[in-house]
Amino acid sequence: MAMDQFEFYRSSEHEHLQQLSVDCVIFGYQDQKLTVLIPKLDLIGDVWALPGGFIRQTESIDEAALRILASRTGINAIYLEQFRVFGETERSSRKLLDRLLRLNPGLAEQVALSPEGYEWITRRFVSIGYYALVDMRKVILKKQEFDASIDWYPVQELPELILDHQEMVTHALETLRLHIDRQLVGFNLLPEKFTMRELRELYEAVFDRPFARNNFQKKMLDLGVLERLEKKFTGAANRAPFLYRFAR
Amino acid sequence: MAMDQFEFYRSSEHEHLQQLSVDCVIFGYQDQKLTVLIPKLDLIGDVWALPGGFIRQTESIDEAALRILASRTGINAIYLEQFRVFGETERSSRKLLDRLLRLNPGLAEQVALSPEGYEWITRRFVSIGYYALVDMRKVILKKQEFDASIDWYPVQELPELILDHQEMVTHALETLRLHIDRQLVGFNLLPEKFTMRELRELYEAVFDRPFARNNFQKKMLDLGVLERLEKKFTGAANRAPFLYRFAR
DNA sequence: ACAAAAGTGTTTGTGTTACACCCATGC
DNA sequence: GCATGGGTGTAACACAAACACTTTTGT
Repeated sequence: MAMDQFEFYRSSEHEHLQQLSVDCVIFGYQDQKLTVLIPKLDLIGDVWALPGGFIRQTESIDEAALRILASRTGINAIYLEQFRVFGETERSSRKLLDRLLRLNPGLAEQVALSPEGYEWITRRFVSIGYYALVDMRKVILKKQEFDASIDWYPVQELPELILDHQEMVTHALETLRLHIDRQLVGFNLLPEKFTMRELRELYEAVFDRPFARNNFQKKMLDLGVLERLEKKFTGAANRAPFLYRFAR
Repeated sequence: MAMDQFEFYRSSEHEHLQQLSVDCVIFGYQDQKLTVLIPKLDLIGDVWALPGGFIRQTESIDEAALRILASRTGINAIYLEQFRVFGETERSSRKLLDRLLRLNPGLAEQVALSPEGYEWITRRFVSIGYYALVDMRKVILKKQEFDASIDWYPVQELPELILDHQEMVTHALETLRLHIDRQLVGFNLLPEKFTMRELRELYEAVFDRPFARNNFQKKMLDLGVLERLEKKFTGAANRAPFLYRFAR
């Protein structure tokens, strides 16, 4: 988020809402692990921050979140939902920016940071938290202008995030756990066709606990939203599992 | 909310966050009905709006919501929780204000509305929705400067609200229904001591459906948070019910 | 004694958990 | 045949709904 503010400052000051931002917790799933997409800033100081940005005067907050998501992942149609607003008075990037300016001489010139820009950027910000579920295989990661890298991190092994971003991830995960059963939203994390085992392992990753194989299958099938397809022959020395798809 | 914006404009422009507001759905309970506190503006045009306001630079969003709540009800310690952000691009009071200025000649002078103030006030606003649960008996209703009245309306019989405030009430009620069981938050709507019947009737009002008397009692007592007190003798020709209190 | 409403117990059904068993597959 | 993992069935249990009955209170 912090560096996106630079980007913003260079655009028209009134193109966006002021002191209001959007931060996205983008969940992926791979190798039986729930992951979060986190860019690292191209600066000395090891700064990791959730993908975030500002809200244009001409777009709704949902559209802003979608745009931010698409700008990093190339994906547009996706499961995306707000989960909480973070509005403590101390939510400001002033300390962070001061540290970065100290560690990175020439940074102010590099980003054309004027005194007004400094004031603008270091004000208190209220941030709307969104979380998204994406199929990692469909994502084309795009570094933004100030990104050194952008990578998936297991949700239990995140780097040290700025401000209250760690708290945002925790809240997003809580909300995901509450909502995943309601509409079976988890399928957004999986490829179109998947086995029951893959679905179960996803749940185990999300809830960080095991589920009984047979009971899980019964529960999922009883929901009546899964469509059984052909079998998947992997060449392994065991019975071939069915593939499933979510029925609309 | 609309007239609070006037109030704001007359104060320092930078005392509050811009284009960001808080709107409160304040629930009460009386005569077996769930009610919502709604002020009516002292203007020609029949304008009802949820109690709302702005966020001072020096207070958190939660504190802002508490302040707004206290300013109308005199209550400070209360159950209060954000439930959703409303951020469509059309969220602006321009049409509403234009209509009010047409219907109320002299209004602009009355509120000292300058052209800059008009611009400021009719911009798009993002609003954070909070809902509160209060014991109506402890509330001392306070009209604000531009209130013609402030009253409790049954949630099913609300007057026509401005902008998307009706949608806010609907969302708040949904969230209340989801949360009332989690922590038994409903007790905020009742007096300190209450009978099982009163608790049940509250639930029936919130969910707009009947609950079986015996099963409801069993479920509530099994939660282990109710403390049974003395009996309540009403003088009615029937067995006296126990009074209960929520145990910390 | 009676009506009204509170309190409590019993049965039924449903869903969850735990355990067991059979089936398909490739070596 | 056998190891491996998938599919299904059943008993035990907990929870919720439906039904029934008893107790208290004032007239």
